[in-house]
Amino acid sequence: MQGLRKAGLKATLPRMKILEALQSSKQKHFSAEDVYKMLFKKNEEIGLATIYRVLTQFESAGLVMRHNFDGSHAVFELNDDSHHDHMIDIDSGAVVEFYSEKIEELQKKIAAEHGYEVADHSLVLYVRSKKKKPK
Amino acid sequence: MQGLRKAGLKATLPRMKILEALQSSKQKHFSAEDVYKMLFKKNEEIGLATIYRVLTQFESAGLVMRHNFDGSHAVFELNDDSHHDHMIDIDSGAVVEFYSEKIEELQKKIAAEHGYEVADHSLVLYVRSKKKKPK
DNA sequence: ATGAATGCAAAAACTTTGCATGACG
DNA sequence: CGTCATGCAAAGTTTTTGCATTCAT
Repeated sequence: MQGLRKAGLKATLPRMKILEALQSSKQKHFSAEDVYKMLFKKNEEIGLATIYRVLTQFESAGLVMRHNFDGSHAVFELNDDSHHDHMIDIDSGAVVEFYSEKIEELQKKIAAEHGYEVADHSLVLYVRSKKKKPK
Repeated sequence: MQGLRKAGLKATLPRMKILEALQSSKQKHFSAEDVYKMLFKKNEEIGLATIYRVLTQFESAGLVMRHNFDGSHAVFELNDDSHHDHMIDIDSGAVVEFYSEKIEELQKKIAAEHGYEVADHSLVLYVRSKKKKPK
């Protein structure tokens, strides 16, 4: 509601519902369809096209971040202004967030060595639990 | 040709043409359509569906690696068995490869701290040249 | 000869867009 | 009230798939 105005977006019902859905869910990463279904269950039927449009606007406004973990579909996450990378459990699909100052530094250093500066980066670890599954 | 047999793939004309195209190009990263057009120019018209099928088989066989730099389409690169990550110049689209032992180590360490082991990872730096563009 | 590979066109999955209607400021 | 947002359906992209035909061994 206020976040929307601050972001320069008119406070419409769909936008408020979507933002609230993102904020109130225990989940942190959502595909457009996740959001759609989530709202659908609450009997807030918002067209999928609107979800896409709104999420894209939220992204431009810096309210959410878009990730492409697997290339087949985008996932969105609220932008809490604390940068972090992701670790995805390839068996369960669970997503763990992490942050490493050292890796960030190394990235800058390596880019600099090539005459570049880092504008953005994407780091995803595909991991497997170390605990052996009981046979 | 021999690489194909070793990979357990029948040496068909389309597969040979595609492999050769990948090997003989100065370019290192190709979308399926890049490969299609490349062959088309050489008057080797291979159906796009076949390109996709073959590249996927090559990936399974370990001959190529698939990347999803931007989420909108996949790119393939010959697998030279030397792991590296990528840096993409957001202005020119140029792709630079790099490798950092330290970053690799840190990734393993961080995963381990969460009870995981790294099965794979994807690191892409989106960079911008440090040289100021003359106004 | 025979099982696999190809080509084509159709389908699928995800996302964007055009346009008429409705809502916000 | 004028403008911008929404919904719906249609179109766009990229990738996959079914099926008849052709190819490799």
